[in-house]
Amino acid sequence: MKPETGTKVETASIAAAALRLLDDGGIDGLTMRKVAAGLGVQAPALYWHVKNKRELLDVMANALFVSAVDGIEAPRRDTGWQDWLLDLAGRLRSTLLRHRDGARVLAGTNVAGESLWRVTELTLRTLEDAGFSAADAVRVFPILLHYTIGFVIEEQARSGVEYPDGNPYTVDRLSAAVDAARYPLTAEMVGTVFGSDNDAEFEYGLHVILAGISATTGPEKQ
Amino acid sequence: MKPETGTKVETASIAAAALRLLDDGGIDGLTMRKVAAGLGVQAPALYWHVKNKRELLDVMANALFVSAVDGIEAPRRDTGWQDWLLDLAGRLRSTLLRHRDGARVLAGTNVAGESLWRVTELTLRTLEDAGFSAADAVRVFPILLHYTIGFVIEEQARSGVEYPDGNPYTVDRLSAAVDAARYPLTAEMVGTVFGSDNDAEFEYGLHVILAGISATTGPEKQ
DNA sequence: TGATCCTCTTTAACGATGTTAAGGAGAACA
DNA sequence: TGTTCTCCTTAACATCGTTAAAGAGGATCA
Repeated sequence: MKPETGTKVETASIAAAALRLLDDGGIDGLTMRKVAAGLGVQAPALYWHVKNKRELLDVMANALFVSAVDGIEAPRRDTGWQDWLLDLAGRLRSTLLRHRDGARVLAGTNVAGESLWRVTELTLRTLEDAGFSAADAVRVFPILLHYTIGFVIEEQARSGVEYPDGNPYTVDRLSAAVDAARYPLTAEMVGTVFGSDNDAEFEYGLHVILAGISATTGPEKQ
Repeated sequence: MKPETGTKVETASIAAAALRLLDDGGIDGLTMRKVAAGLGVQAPALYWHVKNKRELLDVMANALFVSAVDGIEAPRRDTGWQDWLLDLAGRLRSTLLRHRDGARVLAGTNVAGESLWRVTELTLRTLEDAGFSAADAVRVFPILLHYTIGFVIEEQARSGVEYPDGNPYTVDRLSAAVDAARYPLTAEMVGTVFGSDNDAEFEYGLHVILAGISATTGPEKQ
C-alpha cells in the first residue's frame, strides 16, 4: 500500500484511503496511523479534516453509500417500481461486498448528505408514481434497506475472515456441531445447501419482500 | 457498578458482567479491564476463560441469543406459523433492545450452540408442519432474521447515544439538512412521522414479509 | 504425611491505539 | 514587510489488548 502522494488531503481522499485499507485488517485493524500513512502523512494531521475516528467511519460510510447509488436515475418507462427497487438493493449489496466489513461500516453510522436525499426522493417518487400513497411509500422503503444490510452483515461475517483458527461457518464445522438425532431438520439444513449461493438467496428474499409489498400495500390495494 | 463477589467466574458470568457493562459506554467503551473489574478480578484472569476479546463478544452474543429464545416452544394448535414467527422476531428484537448496542453485538459474531439449533429446528418443523417444503422452510427463515437485525441495528444507531454533540437523527437536524425545494417528498418524510413509532414500523415490516412468504412460497402454493 | 500436579489468579510489562498540545512551514493578505 | 490562516509536524499521554511469569490453594497420589 504505497502512500498516495500528490493528491490533496481532504475528507474525500481520506475516505478513499481508509476504504482501501479496509480490505486488509478489516474494521478492527483500521487505525488512524495506517490511514495517515496511506496518505503519506502523520496521524495527527487527520484531525484537521476529521474530528474523530467515529467521524472517519461516518465519512467512509458516506463514501460507500455515494458510490453505491452513483448514477441511479428514475425508472424508465418500461421498468416497473419492483425492478427498480431490485436494482437499488442489488447495487447497495454489491458495493458493500466490495470492501471487507463494508456492511459493518455502513450499519449504524450517520449517513447523510445529498446522495441519500437524492435516492430517497427518487424512491419515494417512483413509488408514488406507481400508485402508492405517500404514507405507504415511506414505510415500504426502509424494509428493503434493513433486509439488505442485515443480509450483507451476516454474509460478510460468514466469510469468516476474522477467525484465525479457520472459518467456523463451514459445512464441516457446522455439521459436527449439530446433533443430527435431536435436530434432524437443522442438521440437514447445514449439511446441504445452506448458504451455498448467496446471490440467489439474496434475490429470493428481495422477491419475497416485493411480493409482500404488492400483497399488502401495493397500488392495486388503494 | 459493584463487583460481583461470591459468584464463580465462568464464561456465563463473564458474559453477564459484560452485558451489564454494555449499557454505559456501549460496545466501544467495553474493555477487558472493566469486565474484569465487574467480576472483582484482574484483567488477565479473563484470558483463562476466554481466548480473545472477540471470543468475549461471541460469548456475549450467545448469551443474548439464549435469553432471546428462552422458553420458546412449538406453536400451540390454535396459533399459526405466522403468529409464531411474529412472536419469535419480536422476542429477538426486544432482547436486543434491552442492551445498548445489542444488535451490533449479535450481528457478525459466531453464534452457535444448543439454543440456536433448538430454535432453528423448531422453526423448520413449524413451517414444514404448516405445509412448506423443506427447501422453502430453509429459505424463509433467514429473511426474517436479516430484517430484524438490520432493523434493530439502525434503530439503536438512531438513538444517537454515540454522538456527544447531540443526536443527529432528530427531526430538527434532519429537516435542516434536507433541501425541501429539491427533495420535497424526502423533506416531508423526515419532517413528519419518520421513525416516530419504532414498534409499529417493525411490526409493519414483519407483516409485509409474512405476506410475501404466503404469496410466493406459502403452503397453498405447493 | 509429603510431593506433585492442576486450576485459577496475580503482578509486571509489552507494543499499539486514539487523541491532545505545541509549534513550524508556507501561502494569502494587509 | 508583518500578520493571519491553513495544514502539517514532533512529542507525549493515558489507555487498550495481550503475554510472560510466578504464586496460592486444592486435589491427587506415592
